[in-house]
Amino acid sequence: MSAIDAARFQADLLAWYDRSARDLPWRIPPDSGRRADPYRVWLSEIMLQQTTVAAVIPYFEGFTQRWPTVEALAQAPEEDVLSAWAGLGYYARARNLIACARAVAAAGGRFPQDEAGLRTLPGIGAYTAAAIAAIAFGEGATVVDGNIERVMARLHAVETPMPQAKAQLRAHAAALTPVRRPGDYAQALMDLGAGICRPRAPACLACPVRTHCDAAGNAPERFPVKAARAPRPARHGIAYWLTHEGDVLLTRRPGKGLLGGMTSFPTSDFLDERPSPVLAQAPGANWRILPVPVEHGFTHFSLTLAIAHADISGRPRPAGLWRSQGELESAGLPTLFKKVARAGLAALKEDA
DNA sequence: AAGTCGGGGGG
DNA sequence: CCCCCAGACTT
Repeated sequence: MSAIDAARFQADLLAWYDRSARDLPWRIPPDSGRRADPYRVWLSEIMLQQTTVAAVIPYFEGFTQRWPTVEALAQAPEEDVLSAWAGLGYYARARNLIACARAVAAAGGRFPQDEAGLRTLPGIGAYTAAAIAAIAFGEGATVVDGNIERVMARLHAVETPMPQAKAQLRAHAAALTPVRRPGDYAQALMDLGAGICRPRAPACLACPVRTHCDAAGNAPERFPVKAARAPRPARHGIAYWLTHEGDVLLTRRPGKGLLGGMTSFPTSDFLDERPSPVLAQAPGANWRILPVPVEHGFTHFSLTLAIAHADISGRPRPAGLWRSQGELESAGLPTLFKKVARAGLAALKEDA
């Protein structure tokens, strides 16, 4: 393992960043002398966790327009925030976002300015604490995300497979972290990982730090080395489409676990076996399975969801979250149930 | 250390 | 299809 001249590395990377920084809604232009708003930095970092920049931008714009300050967000009803988050995924982030906003607002509306203080807040882990400390408060924190792990693995041609290599990659990152401009430096590494040191087909010829890199031009895409991934199992379930006088029954899912707290069609559990059509929902109704099942991929399993339809117009209306068909699109449904809504509407329109 | 937790874009 | 993405939290 060859040592890197940290000062030269930082200078090369920051000079490139000064020329080529991405223009992003939550970002202050490099070395502009202005300080980023901690609220906007925090919000962007939570949204960006395991998510692409392109997916986040419209959500970030929507949130900051509707809730311009952490106090405003802290006062918002939880259902409103979850609905605004719908489609972005990893809904525990949204639940923690609310908890964090309320904790910060209760403490006077100011975020802790150091890593350790930030780390105590809900939804802020090692990465996010370091990123906020560096970007919003200028602390020389070592920021390590997936991009930076990849860059470090290539700079040092680390042969240790992930995830065992994580500690080693963090140590490399720490050795290179500057005291000056730590926020720009961290964002420069992320821009480098997103645009140059990409997972596939890295652009070594365009890389501002290729002279420091053990892997440049030498099969860099081999790093970081990863263990084989387990196959994704298939699961199955039923979504219940119950109609009454033209309205459709929705529900709110339990606050924890998969799609926790989100608005949903009533469903069966999601099981390994295709469920026998036990239609416990509204017993006695004339249930039938609509022809087109919904397919949806989660991180660790793929789901096939059959849609069961029944109409109970003229009978008593069960308690629940009833919505007209026209309201389904704006009901704050996560993507899985937006797929159900579209498939159900199409199938029922076919019938009519 | 391993499992849970969304969704979309690109090869 | 598989991969990855500005990861955190639970067990």
